[in-house]
Amino acid sequence: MSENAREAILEAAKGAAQIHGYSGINFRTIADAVGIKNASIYYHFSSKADLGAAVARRYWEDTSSVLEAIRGANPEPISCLQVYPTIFRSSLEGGNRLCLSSFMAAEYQDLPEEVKREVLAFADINVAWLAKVLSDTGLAGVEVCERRARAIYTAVAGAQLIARTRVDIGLFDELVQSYREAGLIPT
Amino acid sequence: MSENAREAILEAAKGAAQIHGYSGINFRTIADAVGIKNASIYYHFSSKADLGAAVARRYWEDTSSVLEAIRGANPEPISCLQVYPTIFRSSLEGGNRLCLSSFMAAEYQDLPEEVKREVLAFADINVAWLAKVLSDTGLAGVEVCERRARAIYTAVAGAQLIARTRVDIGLFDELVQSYREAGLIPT
DNA sequence: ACCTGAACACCGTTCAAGT
DNA sequence: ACCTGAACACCGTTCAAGT
Repeated sequence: MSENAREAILEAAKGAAQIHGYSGINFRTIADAVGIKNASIYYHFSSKADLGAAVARRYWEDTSSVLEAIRGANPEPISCLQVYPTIFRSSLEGGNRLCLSSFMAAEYQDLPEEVKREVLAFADINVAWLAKVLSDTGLAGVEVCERRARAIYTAVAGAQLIARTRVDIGLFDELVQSYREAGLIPT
Repeated sequence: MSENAREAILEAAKGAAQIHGYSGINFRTIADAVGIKNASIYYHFSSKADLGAAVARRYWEDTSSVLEAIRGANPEPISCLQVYPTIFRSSLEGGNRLCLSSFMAAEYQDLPEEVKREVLAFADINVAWLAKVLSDTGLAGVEVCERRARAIYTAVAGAQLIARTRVDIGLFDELVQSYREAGLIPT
């Protein structure tokens, strides 16, 4: 149970954060789920900020791996753009969850500094990946790709947020499709 | 102070919600700002949910008025689309605030039912207005305008969220400009 | 009609104490 | 090394009591 407790705490905190955001991470609820007392969490994490930062860090690291895998499996950059929104889509599945870092972006002003850093890291790796993929299409220069990458990331994150309020994955798909039809996401 | 207290509570709650979201509405802090005790708020509002719903309702009502004014001042629908993002932009000004209902959308799952209703109403009046304006351009049919309206609203709301995390209004402007260049927002 | 103090359960955090 | 009970301040809410 030693290294397992830390792991179980992280998992429980991630689940709570995906549904309720950072402020929804409740030490007593997590302790119950793990089978320890809430004070025991402080043996593994020095504070709620520390736990929140660990959750967010692991989240963007996992996303980074997924992005690399997508690129490895899709030599065609256009195919990468086709697949990209599924990352946000899959967050919506299974309990209408929200992409962790997008969610925390809403609470941003109230987040501890160390959590903010990890949230920004998530956005950064997404934009960098998109810019690279766009650049590989050869459709535009690096400068333009950077700008477009930010626009795509922002629009898709917004789609996830809005679709969540309607509890409607179909709405997410429709919004992404509209982005494509409008020309925001190259096809 | 009778009717003024209710008004002062609403104003203070709106300010808190714009910065911290629904969960950031703190009865003791609001009471201090108004100059009463926190228990006194319950004389004017039956619960935090009631106060939150009143704040959100007034917010979308005000937005609805602004939208009507924009249409009244701009006979050209394209001009309306030019002005539209400034609603979200002005929320970012003065303390990096977030459009109230967009913000609450992030906390959506945890909101009381009566607050949820008002948050959805905000999105609805925005989409309806955009669909009407798009339809008036004569560029597409009603069906397509509905879809495009949802896409524009979602993308602009997302831009506000992301720009907020970077404390950078210039980023908001850049994102909106990218949407225009990509063809998402007609120009 | 409008406000208040005192009390409640809930939450992050600390700390001395247990094995 | 890992966990616990008890206590702290903070928050939404209630309620009997004040003017």
